[in-house]
Amino acid sequence: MRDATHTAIKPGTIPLPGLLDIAAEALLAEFREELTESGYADLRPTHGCVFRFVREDGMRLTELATCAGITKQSAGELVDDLVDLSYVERIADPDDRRAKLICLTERGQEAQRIGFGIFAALERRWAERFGQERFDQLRELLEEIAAEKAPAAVPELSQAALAGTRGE
Amino acid sequence: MRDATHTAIKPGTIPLPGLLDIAAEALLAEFREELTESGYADLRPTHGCVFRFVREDGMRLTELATCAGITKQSAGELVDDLVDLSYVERIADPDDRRAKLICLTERGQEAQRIGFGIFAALERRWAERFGQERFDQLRELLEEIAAEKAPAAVPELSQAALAGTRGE
DNA sequence: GCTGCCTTGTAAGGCAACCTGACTTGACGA
DNA sequence: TCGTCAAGTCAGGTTGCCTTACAAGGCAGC
Repeated sequence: MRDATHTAIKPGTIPLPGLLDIAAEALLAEFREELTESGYADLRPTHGCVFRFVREDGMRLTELATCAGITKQSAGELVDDLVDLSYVERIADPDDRRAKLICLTERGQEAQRIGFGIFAALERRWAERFGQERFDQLRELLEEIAAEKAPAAVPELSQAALAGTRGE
Repeated sequence: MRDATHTAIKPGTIPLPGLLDIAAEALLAEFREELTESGYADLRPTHGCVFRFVREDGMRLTELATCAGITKQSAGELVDDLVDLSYVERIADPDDRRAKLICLTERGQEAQRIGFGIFAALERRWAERFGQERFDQLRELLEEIAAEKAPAAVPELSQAALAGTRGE
């Protein structure tokens, strides 16, 4: 009935990227909902790029773009948004008059803290629901994959690569 | 040093949706590359919606859109594309003159077979690299999540829900 | 201390992949 | 046979990116 010449995937099996997307979308939907409830309805998912990577002492646009894996222009647009919403501000870089340091405002720091908190709580809930051990293994495997496939997105790795000498 | 009022996530921890995205993108990039090498460079990732869900005996646009979780209009555009590229055709539905059945052409069937084959091979490679058992657990957990969070995208579930009576 | 090149960031415009709203056409029950 | 509802199409908008082109400031070599 079915011509399985080279097929090794069961019909009805969802390709892995699809499964990953479903999980990511479900998580993100719950995250957004809670973020909105916490009073940050004006933040969109893409703004996460900034909150995820910006350091406490500020970060240049170029570095931010590299970490996030997007162009400087795209990163600049996100920052423009967040400046308008008063989550971040551009401060002149004392070391280089071309550059500006992107820093979180008070409001931005609070949003960041709350956002990370929501993610943490969300993961705990999912871990309870689907099994703590399985969930930990999931995260571990995904982190391994990320380290191999997108090192720039992993703070520890990218900082080590960029700064080199920062002896912890 | 760090104000951990409510923070429970280690600083430096990538939020789970980000990790899932990285894995999905990496997989998809490898998939596209191999698909291109196989001579299907004109297929874009979104076209996958159609190949993934369309049944051998054809499927209406509305149902396709529901499975894929997109609007009829978007689905229609994808189908238009694939018709232009001769991967699918619209056949008048004998049961309803408003409707058309979306069917794969010969070329479309071959592309589907090859595409699924590439996914299967890809997963085998990743499983070898990251550990077969861990990988199986990953897939199992993700399937469980998908069944709960996006039942329409799971062929078995969505067909059961829609057709109800289709014995087997 | 000027010249040429390299970086930092911005401006402008384009594109893919979605969406909403407003239809047309045909099905179908009262 | 009429009103309502479902199938699909048309037009236009939004989001989140991208590329190309550029101005302004750093910086090495002469």
